[in-house]
Amino acid sequence: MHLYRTHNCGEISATDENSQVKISGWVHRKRDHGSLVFVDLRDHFGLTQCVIDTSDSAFSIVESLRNESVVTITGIVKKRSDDTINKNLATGEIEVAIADIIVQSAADTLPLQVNSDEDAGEETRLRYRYLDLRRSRPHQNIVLRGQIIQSIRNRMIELGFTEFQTPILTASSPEGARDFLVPARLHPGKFYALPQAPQQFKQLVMMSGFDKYFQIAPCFRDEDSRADRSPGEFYQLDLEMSFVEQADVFAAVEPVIKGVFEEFSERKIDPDFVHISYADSMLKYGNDKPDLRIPIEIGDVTDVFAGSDFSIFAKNIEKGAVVRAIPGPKCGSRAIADRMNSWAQSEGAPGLGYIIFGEDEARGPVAKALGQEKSNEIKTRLNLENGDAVFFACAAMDDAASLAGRARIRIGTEQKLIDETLFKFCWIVDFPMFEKDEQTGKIEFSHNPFSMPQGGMDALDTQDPLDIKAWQYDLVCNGIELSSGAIRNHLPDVMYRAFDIAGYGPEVVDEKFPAMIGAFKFGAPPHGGIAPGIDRMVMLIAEEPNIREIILFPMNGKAEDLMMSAPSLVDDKQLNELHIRKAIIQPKTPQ
RNA sequence: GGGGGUGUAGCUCAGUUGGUUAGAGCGCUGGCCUGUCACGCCAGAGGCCGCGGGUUCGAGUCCCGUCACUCCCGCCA
Repeated sequence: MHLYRTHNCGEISATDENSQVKISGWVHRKRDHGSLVFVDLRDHFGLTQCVIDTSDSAFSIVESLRNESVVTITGIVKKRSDDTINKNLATGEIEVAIADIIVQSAADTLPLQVNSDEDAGEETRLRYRYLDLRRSRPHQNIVLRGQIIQSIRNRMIELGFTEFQTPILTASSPEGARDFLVPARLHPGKFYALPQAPQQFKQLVMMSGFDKYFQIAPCFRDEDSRADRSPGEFYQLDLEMSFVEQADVFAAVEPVIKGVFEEFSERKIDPDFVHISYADSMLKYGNDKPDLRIPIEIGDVTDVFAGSDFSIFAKNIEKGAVVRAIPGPKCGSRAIADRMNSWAQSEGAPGLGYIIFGEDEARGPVAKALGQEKSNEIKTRLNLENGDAVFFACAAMDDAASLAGRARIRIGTEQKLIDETLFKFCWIVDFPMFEKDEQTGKIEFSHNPFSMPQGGMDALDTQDPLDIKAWQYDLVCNGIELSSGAIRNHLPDVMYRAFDIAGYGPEVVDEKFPAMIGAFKFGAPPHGGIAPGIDRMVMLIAEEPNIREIILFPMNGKAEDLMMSAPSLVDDKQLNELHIRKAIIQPKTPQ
């Protein structure tokens, strides 16, 4: 007989009746009846009830076991009597009568309860992640993640993509996120960087003559975390294709994403991946990652307020402000309007104007100043009905759009307008190629310096840089940015010119991007791609609100691994080898 | 870097207008119990109320500071 097991804890059934089995696992729970003890033994596969009474010599061992101890049990499979069958358990028709038990590893008193559905605090869960992961939901989430990645891999290979591995130690690149740096022992004073994404590598794969690239790629960015953004590292389904236009990339990616969501989620999936221009999205939804489950569209009503008797807005408009109107379906009550107003103030806005549409008139201070006629014009333009309200954000364009967007989400959430059983995808297209830094006034790449400008060289030469759009797109699902991609530039002249507009001379391009610019000069295929975030996909499918729930060993919000105690101090010897000396500025705690 | 929330037993949490000895469930220790499956019953141990300062006759509770965790803004081409 095998040293540890003949069966796992999820597979013994009534057909095994009277046979001798050996199973190993963790003591999930004990029910001690004095002269009779039940032990639920758990492993990765399931739960099996084992039973022993005082007539057996192993009884005292079983009685003294603490939860989560690891044991090996040998015994005979017994069919349970009809009145003791547990229908909630796959193995509920049988139990194992314990003949022998070996304690493989005894457990101390636990810092968190594995057999409970109740979450412990984050800090405890992360420090003892190996215990947390024994619990059903975290365990299932990680299994799901593995299955999703396998499905993605199969689908990509099916579509003719080849999987590549790109370097983890590479060169730091300007722009973008903060790099993680790795000192180069053999080159004093020089550093490798961990890749923020395999962006240049995947383009170079295309220039190396491979046609379709993909990778489940680790990406490293030294930026602060969020609920949907893990600190430090995350994974992308990175892909790139040669000789394609935007529509070809969409056509390749849509079925993969749709297929994976359909395969692993019970939720409905809207099959229509609508295309929304960046400009439209900013106007109608107030951001570039709209949650289309919220049935509210923002409108511009600057012209209605311009020169009106509502002087606060009218004066701001003269100074260049715009007014965005956010419909509030069935929000026509003073209480809701006041609540929205104080919410806006808590968000740092001066307030949120509103009009309430009653049975026969438009009410509220704004309506009073604006007059019934103009109020009704807004009502008509935004398709509002009696009992609805409309809220106003008046500010400089970007600020007004942002506040209106947040108000739209607030209304959608508060009024329970979001269908939680639905996934709604959309493509955001036509991103601007450049944008102006508000502080410095400098023109910068708005997304990715390697994107192809719409109109190519001609656009760069003839258009206002801020008017130029790029073949740049995002895939958004339920208000979460899943993916970013672009048709890339493959022409050296366009690269030099684009960087020139952003204030970088040709020498900068040659020095910082020698591989790219070099490859462009030796025959580069037109190409494009995209990189959906694996973690966010799993998060959506697992219906978890926090990205840590679907990461095996996540770091906390301050980018610390509490389980491994990373980051940590290192020996001076290590530092010396790396030609590194610490120069800590104002240490918070003396070390 | 900035703002909000939280911090009480090993874990999850309650704790009134400031008032005597800070509670519950789970877990832990001991006892009873032969058909439970979140077993039940009895008893017990376990607390720098995050930390420091202040107000007060008296602080878990009020004030100031600080630390930790968390959410958000900034940041994330």
